[in-house]
Amino acid sequence: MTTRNSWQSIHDELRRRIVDGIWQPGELIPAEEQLAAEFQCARATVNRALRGLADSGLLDRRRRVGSRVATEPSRYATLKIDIIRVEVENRGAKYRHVLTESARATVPERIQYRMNLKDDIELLYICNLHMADETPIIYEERWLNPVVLPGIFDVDFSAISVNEWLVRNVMFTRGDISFCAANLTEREAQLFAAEAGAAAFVIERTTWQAEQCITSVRLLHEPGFSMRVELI
Amino acid sequence: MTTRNSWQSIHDELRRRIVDGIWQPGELIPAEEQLAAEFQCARATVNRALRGLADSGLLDRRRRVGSRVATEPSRYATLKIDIIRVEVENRGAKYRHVLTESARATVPERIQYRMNLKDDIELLYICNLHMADETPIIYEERWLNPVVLPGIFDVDFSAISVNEWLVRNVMFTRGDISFCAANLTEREAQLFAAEAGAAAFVIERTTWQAEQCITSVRLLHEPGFSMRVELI
DNA sequence: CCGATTCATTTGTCTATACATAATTATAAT
DNA sequence: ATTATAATTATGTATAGACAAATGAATCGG
Repeated sequence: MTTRNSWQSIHDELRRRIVDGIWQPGELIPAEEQLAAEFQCARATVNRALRGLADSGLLDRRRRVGSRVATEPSRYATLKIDIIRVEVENRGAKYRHVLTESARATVPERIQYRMNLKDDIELLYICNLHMADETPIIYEERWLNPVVLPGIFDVDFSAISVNEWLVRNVMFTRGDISFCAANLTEREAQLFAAEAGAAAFVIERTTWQAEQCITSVRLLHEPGFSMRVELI
Repeated sequence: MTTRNSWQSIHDELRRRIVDGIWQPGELIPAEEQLAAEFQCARATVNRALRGLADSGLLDRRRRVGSRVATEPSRYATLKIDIIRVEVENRGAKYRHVLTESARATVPERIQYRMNLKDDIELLYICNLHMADETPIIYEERWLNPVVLPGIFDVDFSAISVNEWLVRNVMFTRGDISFCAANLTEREAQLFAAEAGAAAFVIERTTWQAEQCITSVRLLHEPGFSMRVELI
């Protein structure tokens, strides 16, 4: 008898029973009370373990009903959004970025809609080319809202990357990411020394502070780039 | 004084203090005891709230030291991997899939490497075209390992989609996903009634049970497709 | 037979207390 | 001065007991 009645060990044991098929999908597992009796621990401890399993999508729990093994287990992939510099340095390459554009500009309609801007205010438009070991890997096109970012026009973004400055200076309350693919334009292709029309992986990210949009960015990755994520 | 001493409300209030900059990045916030006194609740309740904030990357917590506001808050995007049918039906469209290929075959070297297969065993190779309201949205190319999936050769995959069958019949212990972009081949373009060379969003997923690979799949999305995820 | 009401059951959460664990700080030993 | 040891302290977790909330099942009225 191990008698390690920790919520971790209970979590692992119950998880084992599910993945080994001892408890089939759709099946109702014993109630918290019963499990607490089996593992000789308090109900709260079992609750902690079951909550973990429910969080990872292995169980569906309902009051008065019980916990059943998920029939359609949702799988979640959690991707960590790092600063590009950190990402590059983590894989042992030398990071450098080049500021290719920096200007006040009125936004195109598509961006205005995405950022939910009412007036025709001027935003800061910034483009950067990010490089790993002098090879261009990401072309960044970004719109910044000076209303939420006072003093943004005075920052020297050739020294610090915009993303890094933002992460250190403002905290966003919500945001969304889109992933898609795009054919490189003639001009974009030149940046990567690639063929026009080549398929490139694109991330579009928009972040908000309360109801105000902070920034919207389009990250165009080098053709052939692949983003890998571990599944839980 | 609100006196709503639920872990949720405490979580939200503390989160507010962080995003509003009342507690600056790097700053040590009051200890659990003190917060419990402030909110007039048990320490366990504060602990629950703080744990949530730490999980979402807003706090760094260390024993004997305390909880400090994260200086480089990692942003995590959690994406839910649904069965394609569910995804389609959730956005109110009619789902249908067509089995375009189903054969025993030896794997190409690239796939053999990815699935970590030692011998030249025959796998089941299956291709499906998934449609929403009769419009092709995803072309699925899949390799299945009969060693881990006994009886796989006898399943009628025109009735049930492979993904759905898998999700209901085997549980995987780990997996990985890659996102990338690809130019459509002539043949692929025909499936989507698109131009050859158009950029398409691609998801490649490989799943494992212990050390054995269950399946590896390539999901080629229609040109123009965009996958949207809420940021935490 | 149908709808409204009550009851019972299971999970969700809170409390107070206790001890475990990690890690810094203070103290003692060499 | 340096190293080993002990004290301190904040978080991590376990427990028993209590009540809240959700909801399936039983009951009752018509």
